[in-house]
Amino acid sequence: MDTLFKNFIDYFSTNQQLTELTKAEICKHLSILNLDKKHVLIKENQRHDFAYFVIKGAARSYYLKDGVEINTWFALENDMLGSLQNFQDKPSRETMEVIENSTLISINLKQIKPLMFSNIEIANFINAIITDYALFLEDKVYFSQMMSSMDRYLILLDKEPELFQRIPLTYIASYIGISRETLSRLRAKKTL
Amino acid sequence: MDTLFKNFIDYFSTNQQLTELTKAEICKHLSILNLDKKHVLIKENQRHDFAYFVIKGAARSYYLKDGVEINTWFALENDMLGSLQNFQDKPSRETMEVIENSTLISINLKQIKPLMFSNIEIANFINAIITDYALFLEDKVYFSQMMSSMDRYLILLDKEPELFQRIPLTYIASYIGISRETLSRLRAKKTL
DNA sequence: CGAGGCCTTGACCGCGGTCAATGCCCGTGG
DNA sequence: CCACGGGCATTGACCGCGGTCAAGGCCTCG
Repeated sequence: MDTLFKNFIDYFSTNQQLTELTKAEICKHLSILNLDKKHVLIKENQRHDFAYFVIKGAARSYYLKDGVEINTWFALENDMLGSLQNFQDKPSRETMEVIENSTLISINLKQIKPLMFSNIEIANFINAIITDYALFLEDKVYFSQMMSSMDRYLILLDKEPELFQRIPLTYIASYIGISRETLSRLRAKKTL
Repeated sequence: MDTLFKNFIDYFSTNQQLTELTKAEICKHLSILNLDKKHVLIKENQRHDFAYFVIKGAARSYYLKDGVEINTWFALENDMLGSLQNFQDKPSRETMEVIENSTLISINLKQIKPLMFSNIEIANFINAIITDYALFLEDKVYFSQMMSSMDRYLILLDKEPELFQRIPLTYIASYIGISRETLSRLRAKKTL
């Protein structure tokens, strides 16, 4: 098995031991992609059969609000990127694109999904990914209501300092839920 | 099998056929509760082994922000109520309480969860519930960023008119993400 | 009849959005 | 090697949405 695939599989199988047979089965539906910055992976309002896992590089997910990009997620190394809507065979609400030259694993959802109903390990593997996502969304909702914009900035800075090295502040601002200008002012105020 | 249990099971098994054996297995970990208004089901910051499904009545989930209740979910008939954090064996961030005299199914998470790894139908049954929840959260995030407060009010009014008959506006306001007073003003403006 | 719960309305004000100008860094081409 | 342009961040001026505080109205229930 490709050692890169192994990383991905291990990452979402901390709650169960996968047999070699199952791992091999999953690998059949994975492949490696090398993509340049600005390559678009998933387009808004389109059905799409793949999700991705970042080996090296970075990607983002965003949608348009009145012509302005609102970023909803930045995937760095060992992060998943994909649309649950796509997994449900519905069109993605978001556009996803690579923002650094990157190496990704692509996961063929169309092929893997039916295996949930015949292979219990795969069912729980997928379940782990979805549960992870639900917990991420719960946090997102909670923090966006509970915290002031300054708090959200400071928490992100604390938990994901790498983002600030690699992602333009313009993108990060909309991720936190504020305008570019407001983020700039928060940063100025903080260092007083 | 109790016909009330059947409703619950059917509700989350539209994507697969469950054998009678599995249904019976699930039922072993369900029970019926009749509770009065104001009964607290789950307390903030506590571990808890149960999730709930509303047969008849209503319940809500909320947390405190600076001493003010922020409502995050209203469960009416055929809705789930519970904490994914609890399912992960962590303390719930939210308090959940019954707000009408209600009949609920309680689901013993501690007992059902391990079955995911031995019974594939149960794995997919639970997966359906979690996926449902993730999609709900996705919508919540999307609408809270994408829509103005007026839009959020109108959409909720359109999609869940029953809430407005059964839930105090004070609760609904924080669910939409605005103060009681602002909701009041939106309603006044709308009927001009 | 009085008290408490809930909703509404008014006055005030601060956070953060928009628009516009400026600064800074860096890559490209003359 | 320098000049120009584009991408990104910052700063200032302005203002509107929605939060807070406070008062008042209207049910319902004991």
